[in-house]
Amino acid sequence: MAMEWEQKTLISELNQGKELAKKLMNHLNPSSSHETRELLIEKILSSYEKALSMINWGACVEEPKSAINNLESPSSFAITSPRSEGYDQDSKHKDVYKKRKTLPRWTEQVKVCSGTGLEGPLDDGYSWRKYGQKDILGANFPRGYYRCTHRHSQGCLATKQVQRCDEDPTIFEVTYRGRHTCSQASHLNVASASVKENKRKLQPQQQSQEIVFNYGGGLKSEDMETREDDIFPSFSFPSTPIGSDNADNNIFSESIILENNFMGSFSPTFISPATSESNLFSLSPCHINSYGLGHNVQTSESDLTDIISAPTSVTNSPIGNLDFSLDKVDIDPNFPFDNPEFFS
DNA sequence: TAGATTTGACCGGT
DNA sequence: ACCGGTCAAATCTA
Repeated sequence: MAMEWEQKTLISELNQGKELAKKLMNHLNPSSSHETRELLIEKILSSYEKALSMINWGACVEEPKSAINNLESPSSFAITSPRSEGYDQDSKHKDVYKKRKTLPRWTEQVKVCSGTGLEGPLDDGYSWRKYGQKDILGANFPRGYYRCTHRHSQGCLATKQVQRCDEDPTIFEVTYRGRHTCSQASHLNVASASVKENKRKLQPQQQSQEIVFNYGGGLKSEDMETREDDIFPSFSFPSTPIGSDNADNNIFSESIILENNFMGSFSPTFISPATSESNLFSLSPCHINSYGLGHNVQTSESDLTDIISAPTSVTNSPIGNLDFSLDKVDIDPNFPFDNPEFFS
């Protein structure tokens, strides 16, 4: 069975990460070279990235099931704001829109540093199709509505709303709803294609983008109850950095990787206990290292316990933040990786 | 010409 | 009635 194979691979990756971490520990003495340590860190990250991406794909596949489960459980059927999202004319539509109601929602703020001529949020690596725009009461700028390009071909229900901030027009607040269930095999291609696309539209030197990610902060209280279904957006780790073959695009491409890391690679398993006051953090792609991870992660305190400090866990990597001993943690081959509850 | 965007109409919740 | 979200016909674009 494919699932079993994935579990084995996953466990193998995690164990490999563990072994590499042990090695790294042995190299923490001054006599070891910095290069060796960096290499080990790189390998560890790679291992965890692979494992996480596997988990994410699994979670992605699980989504429809868990959404249905939510429907079956009245108590957990406290929805995100119940809006009209379709017609009740036939049951097929009903199901679709009921499901959509249970979709997770999170907000991200994207800051365009010096983007003159930037007329919208930059690509997050997925292909979106705009289906509407609305003037919102009290907002100076209209809100754009996007859905996954593969909605009809693959039934992907992921949508996003893009709202330019009143106070700072260089900041776009992007509210994502639903994870991608489509297999954007062209995900990377799309990303690089969109980079090219933007490059055509924009002046390359102006492609600077700061991402302020707000996972959960944008969730309204009623959304919190759907968090149990709030796994992660689908994501596949690129084996090589996007656009690495194109020096011109490095900054921009890395910002995409960065964002993807946010969107897809964190797991509550590795959530840093660090909490944040604003539950916001910002990164500038200008400070992304060769792993596509930010260095200048800013986190602050918060008393919201279930706010996820995603980038902390990713960017600081589990290595620095592991609050448990690797030696004590053994991965149980019987661990129910296929149980969505674990990831809630 | 196919796919994306625009935009006014429409729908359901409040 | 108002508002946010979505639909879908018209239009644009590569």
